[in-house]
Amino acid sequence: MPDHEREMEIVHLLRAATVELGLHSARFASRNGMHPTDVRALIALMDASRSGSDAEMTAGRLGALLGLNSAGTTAVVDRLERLGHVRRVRDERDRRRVLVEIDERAVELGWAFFGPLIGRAVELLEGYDERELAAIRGFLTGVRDAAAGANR
Amino acid sequence: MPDHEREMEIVHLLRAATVELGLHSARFASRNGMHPTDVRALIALMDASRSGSDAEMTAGRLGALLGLNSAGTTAVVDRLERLGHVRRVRDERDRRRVLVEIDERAVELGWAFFGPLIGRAVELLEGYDERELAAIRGFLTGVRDAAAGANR
DNA sequence: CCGAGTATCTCGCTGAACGAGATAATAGGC
DNA sequence: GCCTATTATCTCGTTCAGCGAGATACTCGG
Repeated sequence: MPDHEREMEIVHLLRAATVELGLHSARFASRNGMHPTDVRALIALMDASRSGSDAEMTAGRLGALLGLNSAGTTAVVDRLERLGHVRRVRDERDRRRVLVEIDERAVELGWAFFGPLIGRAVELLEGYDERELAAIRGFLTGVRDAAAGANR
Repeated sequence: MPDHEREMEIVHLLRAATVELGLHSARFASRNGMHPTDVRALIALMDASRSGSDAEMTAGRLGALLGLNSAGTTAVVDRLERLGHVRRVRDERDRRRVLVEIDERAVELGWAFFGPLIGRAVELLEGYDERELAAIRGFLTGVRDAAAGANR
């Protein structure tokens, strides 16, 4: 069995990076009177509207993404609505559904906090050539898929 | 301002990977009757004993690493002790302190669950040459430090 | 050997998330 | 066009992680 010292170092780096990113999110949460779950919800909403595929997010879909049951989902949306970060809008086509819309100021709040970190990451990436970027992309894609696929 | 589409794609990949890794940990937690915090505690204990620097972990140090106050720390150690994953050992040199030792079977449990994912990551990394590995290492290091340093 | 300091634990409380079930709206069979 | 099954969300009551305050146990310098 070869010794994987170099590879294991990177695996631990990845874990350390995820831990720090998690703590960074937690700082954003507590600094704005939110819970980690609320931040995850905001990020999910921003993702949905950016990737545009299905720009409108229902309460149910949001809850499923966060792994919450319906009661918990209601509570998250309540908290975010109370802080003015989202609005509940009845879907006129299917009036059973409630669309959750993110407020523009919540998006700005997020950018103000996470922007510098994202900017730093982009800056780092600009220092690499095509082949190096492909390696980073390939590794992250592989890890994401391995973690996502291992749920059986 | 250049358009950073390629770089932003990687930033989002990183975030997606961290989300999936977090969900993977959560699966380990709920499958073993633990809370996410308990898993973080076990990982912190394993890290400490692996990096060896200061192999013995006190209750207080563990709580600080997890960002818990003393009451919460006591509760985490209580839960892990009840499950048999850790032992409390009074430090004979300074009898105010309680050393938290991880049980060998908890380590095995962790390896059984996270081993395949780690193995897959190592496998991915084996497909890259020195320069590509350096790029991955450099990017992860930079992101970790940027996230850790941005707490002011 | 006493008082200040340090490490951990106990108690009572708040609030996130859960399970069960209520409410409201839609869709399809007849 | 109505009635039933289905879907989406919300309400109620409970559990339990984590917090603040303070109690307890131990150490160490003067």
